[in-house]
Amino acid sequence: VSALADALSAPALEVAPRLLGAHLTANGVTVRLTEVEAYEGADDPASHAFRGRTPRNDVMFGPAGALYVYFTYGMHYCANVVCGPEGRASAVLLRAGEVVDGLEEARARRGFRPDHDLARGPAKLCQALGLTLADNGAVLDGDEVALELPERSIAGEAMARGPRVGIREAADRPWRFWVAGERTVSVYRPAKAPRPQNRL
DNA sequence: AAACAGATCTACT
DNA sequence: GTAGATCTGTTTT
Repeated sequence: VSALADALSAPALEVAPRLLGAHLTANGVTVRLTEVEAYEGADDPASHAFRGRTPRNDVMFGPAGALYVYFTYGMHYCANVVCGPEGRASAVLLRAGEVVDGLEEARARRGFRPDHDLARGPAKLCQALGLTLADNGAVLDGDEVALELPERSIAGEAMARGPRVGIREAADRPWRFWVAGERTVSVYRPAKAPRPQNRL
């Protein structure tokens, strides 16, 4: 299969930092990824796949190299790159990016905000790229959505790392990666109040 | 058929 | 920096 699918066949925790600097193209807009988060499957209480396979998270259980898009808060979409290895439902959430092509299109979709805010946040990124549930399961082969890995990985001082945003479970795992000093990186938000005790 | 829950965003101070 | 809207898709009975 393709070199891309091969590179994505590793666990999400390994793939995530390598996606920094990658270019994602969809619907006439290209972003350079500046912030991502790794979600492992059964081992990760914060993952949608933690409680097993359902119609919603089905794509995560499939082969690496597909797009997992989910819907949340009644109005937002967020996109992940499905990783491997086979049989493991791991994925990388695309949290933010810098629009490097299709600026006009992105501005129009986002309502003419400052450019660094066009794709600052997972739902904003999807909106800028025009991604919706219709793109769930799309393969990143270039037909509708294309992913191009960077020639050189972001590494060393250029890469920062910390806890993931907005989750209540496993909030201590430093599985969020971003390009240091980037204005397009979304602001950190701690999770909401802990879950109430289970009822009887 | 009903209840749930939300990997967020915008607005506002 | 913080509050709260928001309302559909998803899951469970």
